[in-house]
Amino acid sequence: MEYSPRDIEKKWQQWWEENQVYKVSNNSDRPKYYVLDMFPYPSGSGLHVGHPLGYIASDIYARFKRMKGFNVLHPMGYDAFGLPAEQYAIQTGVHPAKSTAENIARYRDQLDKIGFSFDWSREVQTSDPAYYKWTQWIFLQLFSHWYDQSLEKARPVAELIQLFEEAGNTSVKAAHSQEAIFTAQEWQAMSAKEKDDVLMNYRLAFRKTTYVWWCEALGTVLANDEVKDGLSERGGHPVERKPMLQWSLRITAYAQRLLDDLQEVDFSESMKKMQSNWIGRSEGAQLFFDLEDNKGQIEIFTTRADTIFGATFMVLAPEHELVKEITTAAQQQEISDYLAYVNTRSERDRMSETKEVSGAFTGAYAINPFNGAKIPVWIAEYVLKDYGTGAIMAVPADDERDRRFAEKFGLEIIEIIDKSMYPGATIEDKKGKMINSDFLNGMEVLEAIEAILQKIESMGIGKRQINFKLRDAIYSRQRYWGEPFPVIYDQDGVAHAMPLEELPLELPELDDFKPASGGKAPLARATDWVNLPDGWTRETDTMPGFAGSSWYFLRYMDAHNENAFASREALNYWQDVDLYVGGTEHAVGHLMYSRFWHKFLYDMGLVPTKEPYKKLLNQGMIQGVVENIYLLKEKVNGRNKYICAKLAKERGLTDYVQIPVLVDYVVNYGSPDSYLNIKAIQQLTKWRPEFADAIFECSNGIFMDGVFTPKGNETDSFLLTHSEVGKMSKRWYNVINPDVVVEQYGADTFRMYEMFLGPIDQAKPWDTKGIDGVAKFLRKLWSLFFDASGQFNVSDEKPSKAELKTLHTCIKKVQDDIERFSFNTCVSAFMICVNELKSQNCNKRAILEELVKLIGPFAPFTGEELWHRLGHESALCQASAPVLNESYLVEDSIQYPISINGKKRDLIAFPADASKEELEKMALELESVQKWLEGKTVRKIIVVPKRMINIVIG
RNA sequence: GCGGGUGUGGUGAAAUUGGUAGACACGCUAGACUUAGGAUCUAGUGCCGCGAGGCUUGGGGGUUCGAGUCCCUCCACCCGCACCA
Repeated sequence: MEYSPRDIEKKWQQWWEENQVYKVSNNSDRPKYYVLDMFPYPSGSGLHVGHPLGYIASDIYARFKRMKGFNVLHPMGYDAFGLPAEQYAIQTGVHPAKSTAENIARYRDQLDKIGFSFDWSREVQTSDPAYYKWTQWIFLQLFSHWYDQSLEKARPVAELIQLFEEAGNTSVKAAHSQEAIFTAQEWQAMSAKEKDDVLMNYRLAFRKTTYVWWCEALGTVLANDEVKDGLSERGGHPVERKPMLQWSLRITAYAQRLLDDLQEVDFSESMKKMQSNWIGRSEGAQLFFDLEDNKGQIEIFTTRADTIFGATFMVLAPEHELVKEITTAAQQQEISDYLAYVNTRSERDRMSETKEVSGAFTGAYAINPFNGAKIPVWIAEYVLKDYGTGAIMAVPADDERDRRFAEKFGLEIIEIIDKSMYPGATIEDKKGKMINSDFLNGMEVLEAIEAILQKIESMGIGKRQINFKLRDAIYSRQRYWGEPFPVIYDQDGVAHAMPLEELPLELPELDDFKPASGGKAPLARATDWVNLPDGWTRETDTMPGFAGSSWYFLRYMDAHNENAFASREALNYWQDVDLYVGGTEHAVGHLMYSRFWHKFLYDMGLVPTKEPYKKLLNQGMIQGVVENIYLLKEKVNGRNKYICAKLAKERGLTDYVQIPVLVDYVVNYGSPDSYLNIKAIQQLTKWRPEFADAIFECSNGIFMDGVFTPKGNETDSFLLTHSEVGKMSKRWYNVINPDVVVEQYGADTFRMYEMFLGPIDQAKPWDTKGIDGVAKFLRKLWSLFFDASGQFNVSDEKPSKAELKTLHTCIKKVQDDIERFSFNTCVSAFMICVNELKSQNCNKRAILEELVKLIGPFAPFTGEELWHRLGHESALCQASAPVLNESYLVEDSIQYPISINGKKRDLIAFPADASKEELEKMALELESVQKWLEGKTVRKIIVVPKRMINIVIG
């Protein structure tokens, strides 16, 4: 029988499904292992070859672990709520539920073809009411809890009310945004509405007017991590800062724990760094400066309180509340002009021009609490409303930005740190001796920081404070396709949790998905749904994309439970995710939110572990290639003319056009003399009509003139290009669909090839060129089992030592490499093994059976076929067929290189079991060695068993 | 600017703790077979040199009998953050 992937894939896919081979039980004597993929958002364009990379790796690992005797949970589902489906709905009128269902069906079909061993009985979809019932449920738990900083855990709001009733809020150490303090009596005297307002400042899910990112084009607010470079992450639309009444999650309550517990998890260093930078902890002091004439106080945060004697001015963020109050009549005009200017500037402008300084003087003065100096108060863009208190003391002598500002506006600069003894030291180094600083003079910086902090605290003008960059997560979206808030408002606008037994609160049907007017969500249109008896109303915003994905890994443990998000038994059995595979793009979004939710659930005693993921493996992106071709300024007969990189360089052109192509169409890809194959140009004109009538000129003549008739002698070469690696996306027309590859080569070849491409965590451009090598390998493997006439033919003969050595070298290498997630080297090991067995003409069952077990996780379809041919009833990658635990290498002798002073002289075989001493002795006795050593003195001999022998002379 | 990472043939890449650099595969060259195909097989393939031999892991320096691997320094590229007080 010929190797025909198409037939065997269909057959085994069906068989696996019928026999529920990969269904996993929550009851097992075997140790548990949980392998999780980041579930996909089912987009309209389907999977491209980049998506399965991580899935293949995790599938290999899951299959391998099963064969090593683990009870492996390996589920899959869909992050099904989200913007694209809704945007599509707005354009086409197709209900998001419908398009999402279609996309999911397509994804499922694609996934099945690649042969994953998912337990589909546990599938989750975040848009399924049976699922989002529990998303809503967790939200309500967040709503009804607050964070007690003295116990370092979340507690029910009912207990907080009790504390307030007993002693007001002064003794409560909580994560909060409550400014006013009150006594027990004052609390009692508050109206229900007032009490509710206070409690909102403590709840972990709370509703408050805050400055948020508003995206006009998407008609919704966005969270910090959904904004990149002043543009929305989805769609790349401009965003602006706007105060709006929004739901938020108090993730800041968990900032310290999210930071500390990073030490417990096995994430890459860069991933941990990204998270800790995002959390952005800094130690410093909160300090109050009195304003002149008792006009109040300015609160600032500083990490460098020691520099206070150099504080020659203060700067408030333009949005700071005090600005209006303190601006003097004389400065009124200047300030409002400046505010108007700030208003015209987008977030992008603000970020792109960080070197430019601008600002305006309020006319007010603050008093330096230490020396009574009058300090002018300015406002400036470079101080951010969001960070710290939105106000700083400016120390131009020791801060780059403050210095620029002082220089521009002619403000005083007082040197306060003598760094002369530390040449090259920067401000961050915190080195130098204090000068011009009163009682701090002569101290080292670090000493001074401590001294002034003590002074500040004893004077009662401030205190030590830890500040975090992390902001609370904006949780409202003015969109339709998301989880409705299980919240209702009374006539006074007080938010009430819906009774838990009424969950899920389902999304109402709608046929117009456009945002309603005035920043209102589409749900506002569903008046029947929104308006409740007695003037009560529902929340019309929906939850953001990260809501459903923040806990989905828990649902897989007990996906059909109707009474809890997962049963206690299931949670206790599966505990946490042992291996989580996904891209780095979720470093500060999903991974932070889910860690936060998990910690909250842990505080409630609902999950057994502090952290959701033990180990995180980041797969690199598979990219497309973007080539640059150079556009000539002047047109030729009204047509665009493009020239190759070489010509462009000669003529000094820099004006290039980026075009997407596939690596396959680039000849000599990666080298400086790469050029485009004509096929690529033909593809190009299909994708980009503007190229259709263009003229292309290569360094050796014009190659295309409207029609594809290359001039000159070249047959298939085209433009010299200068390539960059870019993302694979529909927009760039460089997407490769896995179905096409699977159709042509088979799933096993596709899987192995993706692994063979390189280290799993590395980004790489998709390149089909090498896939034939893997296809060839599988045919070779197949041919070990079938004779020339195509008959299945394995022998029961006893394996030879050489055959055993080949096999066991492979077993050892592959098992070690799987455990360190080095899948590309596993594939190489298989190739070596099969090549050797082939040259040994080995068709012995004892060898082949072990080999099939090893290859099974990589090539499950082929593996399964061969496994059954060998006479087994059960599926290959079930726990029933464990791989050999250990390998034993059959070796009689080992070849040792012998060198003199590091220079290799000979290669000689010694017994494999020889000790260091014996090797040394045998080496010296060799005739050739004796000859080289004549008349020389041996200084020492270095013997590295199984590696080399080096004799040092002279 | 700060933080993290990477640099090895024409290409993707291998290389336990420092121990034969370039495994494996693509591509290329030559040949065999052939139903002429993008099939299969064999041999060759880091660079220089006719050769013996010499040179080679981004550049330079160091430690060592021995460095792709460790240390210093410079360069290039990629990723993340970025007026963070």
